[in-house]
Amino acid sequence: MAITLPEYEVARLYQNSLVIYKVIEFPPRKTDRQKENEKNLTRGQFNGYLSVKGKSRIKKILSPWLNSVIEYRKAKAKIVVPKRPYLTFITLTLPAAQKHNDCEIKRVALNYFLINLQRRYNVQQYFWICETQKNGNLHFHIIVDSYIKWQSVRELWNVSIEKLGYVSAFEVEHKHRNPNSTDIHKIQNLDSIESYVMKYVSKGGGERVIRGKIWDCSKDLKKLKPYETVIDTETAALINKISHSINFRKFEDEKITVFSGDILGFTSVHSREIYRKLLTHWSECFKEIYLPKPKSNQDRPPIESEKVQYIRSINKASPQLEIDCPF
DNA sequence: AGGAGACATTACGCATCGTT
DNA sequence: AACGATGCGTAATGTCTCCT
Repeated sequence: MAITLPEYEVARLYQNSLVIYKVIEFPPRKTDRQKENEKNLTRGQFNGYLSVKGKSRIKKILSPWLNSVIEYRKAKAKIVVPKRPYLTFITLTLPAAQKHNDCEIKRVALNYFLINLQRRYNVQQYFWICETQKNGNLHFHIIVDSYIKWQSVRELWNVSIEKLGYVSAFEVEHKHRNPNSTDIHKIQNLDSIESYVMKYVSKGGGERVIRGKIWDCSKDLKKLKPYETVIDTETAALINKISHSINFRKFEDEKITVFSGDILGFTSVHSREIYRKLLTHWSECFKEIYLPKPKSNQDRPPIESEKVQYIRSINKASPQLEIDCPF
């Protein structure tokens, strides 16, 4: 007599892709096979490049953050927050040949740079990722949520790297101390912020392995999760429409189905209800990171995905809150 | 083009000092 | 206040397997 285990399909919605996968709940039990597998674990050795999992994790974080800020700005600021975020994309380079190891660059220069972005320019949330240039130098892509003048960024970064002597090294060759070591621009009016950013994140190989962490971000961002929903009638209807549209590319194997294309735009036209839920999720993400934190010891509960809510509802039916306007 | 889970190591985030 | 320094806590990181 077979036991039926809770099994259901989940849809995850990004701005530019929709992922469908199956969730099977089973009791946590370590098989002998699993124990054997664990012998092969590398125990925290960094291999020097961005793994598939890392890339996936980055998308899970950046998608809700960037989209929530963009939607917030579009919505004429109904939510009152102390800081009105403004997305900025910064690139940092070393103006002379790298003489220190990667960890030292990050610990001394990048760390100083990030701390001072927060202190001087009211940066609250940030994300960074590093890669190597053709010349072997490490360089960084950073996203922050403040407007900062390019001169200020350059000045701050040059101070940061001079702690390791890179401005002086530059001066020897170029006879001045103001290297153009940074690039900065606003993130705006892009069809897909996700594609744009993930392009930087996953530009492939790199010239050499990188020591230490490849990427990181502010603490709050790590709490964010993309919108997920158990596939109900409504979601199934949307998926059906998407699968019949010529505007999406489809990838499918036995475990997963992925549709790539303008999911957000399509949903806004073909399923107002799911569109609303998606925006609501992003607005919750927004509040989570930009509303002042409660002072007391009681932490606010983490955002619950629909998946979690669904699992709860199996045990206990609970009324759903209707939110009037997400942003 | 997935997710979860196994987990030791340690790089990095950031709160909190101390100093000016 | 502003900023440098420090120390502690946290989570990123690798690979592999199963998907009851």
